[in-house]
Amino acid sequence: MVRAGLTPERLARAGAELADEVGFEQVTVSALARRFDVKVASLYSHLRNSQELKTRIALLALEELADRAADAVAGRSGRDALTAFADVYRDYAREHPGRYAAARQPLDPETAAASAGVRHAQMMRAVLRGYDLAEPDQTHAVRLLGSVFHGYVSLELSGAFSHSAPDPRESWSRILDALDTTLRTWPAPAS
Amino acid sequence: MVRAGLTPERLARAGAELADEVGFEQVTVSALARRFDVKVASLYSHLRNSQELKTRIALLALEELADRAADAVAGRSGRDALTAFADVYRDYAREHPGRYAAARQPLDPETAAASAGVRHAQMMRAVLRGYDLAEPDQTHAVRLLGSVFHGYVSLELSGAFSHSAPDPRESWSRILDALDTTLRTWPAPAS
DNA sequence: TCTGTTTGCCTAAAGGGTTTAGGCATGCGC
DNA sequence: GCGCATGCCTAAACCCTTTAGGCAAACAGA
Repeated sequence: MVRAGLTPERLARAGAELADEVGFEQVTVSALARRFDVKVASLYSHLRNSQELKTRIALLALEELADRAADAVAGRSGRDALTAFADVYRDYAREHPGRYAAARQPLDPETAAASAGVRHAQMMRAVLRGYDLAEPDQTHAVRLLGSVFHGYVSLELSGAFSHSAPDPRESWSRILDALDTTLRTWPAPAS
Repeated sequence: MVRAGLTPERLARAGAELADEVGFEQVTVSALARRFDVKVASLYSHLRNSQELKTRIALLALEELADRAADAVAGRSGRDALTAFADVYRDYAREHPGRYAAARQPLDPETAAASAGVRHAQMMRAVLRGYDLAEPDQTHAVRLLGSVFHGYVSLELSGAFSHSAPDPRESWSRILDALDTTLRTWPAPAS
């Protein structure tokens, strides 16, 4: 009866790998126990419940994503920063679909406040510094960017663009052009 | 032992109501059986499996959404059509979060091709007719609109904008302004 | 090195969801 | 009124979650 050396951190890492392999929805405490060749109940010494597992995977993914994003925007500004930042999201989602899905998991407010989610918001505002937007327009722009990035990536991942021309990479690039233009010439309210 | 009068259609409708009440993820064949005061196994005469239930709810939601959208864009064009169309999505998602989540359910290609999803795509292109975009820019624009609508609505629904000023309605309106401007002056490729 | 304690993984069991097989009665067609 | 199809049933297998309680391994102190 050799001990398996389980810890919440190792479980979260293994859960993240599992998510990328079989999809975040399919990540279960049972599947994780099988992966460690251990009985299911054993995991409950390290995790309060299956929700905690999912939350830990989400936090891990948010960290990774924030680290990549920080790296990408360092030393860039304007359109350069915008596309580098955007590409981090798209590339991460394509490399790690399970982790990306985990990162979209709704978190309770305290958890969210202590997560790397705040770094994401800060970085998005840092990117927008290159565009000279005053509040509340900056917040509107943050929400626009979040919507486009998340929306595009999740539609692409779910296959919505799979079987139609043109290449999704092309659309992504042209959409970033459009966003850049919009941010440089942010319009006043219409009516 | 009075017969309950189950049909796939009634099950889908009841499933849609259940989804709005408890969330699409929580819609289960068991819960539906309880709602009809019937044993679980009975539902399997009408549904191949629980996936079919989810798919039927998704199809129902796509129909409803397409009907509303068709109604909204009839007789409108340009920014008017754009905002009417966009508001249909946002309002539907807020009124029927479970159904909206169902509508985002990935469908297999044949099912998708036979669904109201095609009407959605057609209507989106109809809205874009007011903006004079040639292919492939029109497709890029379709993808942009889809991304923004879906992204914004799903972020708002998951509470991402809940506890921060300004009012999400205000951002929504300003984002639609920005989209309208972008579509009217769609930029050429940057580099 | 031995001892006591903590810790980690175990067995057992209950509860809920999915799905299939097979049975019986209801209600319709004749 | 009779036969048959259909609709809902019971039963059972399988998987996932979660809790309770047990035993042994690893560790700390003497």
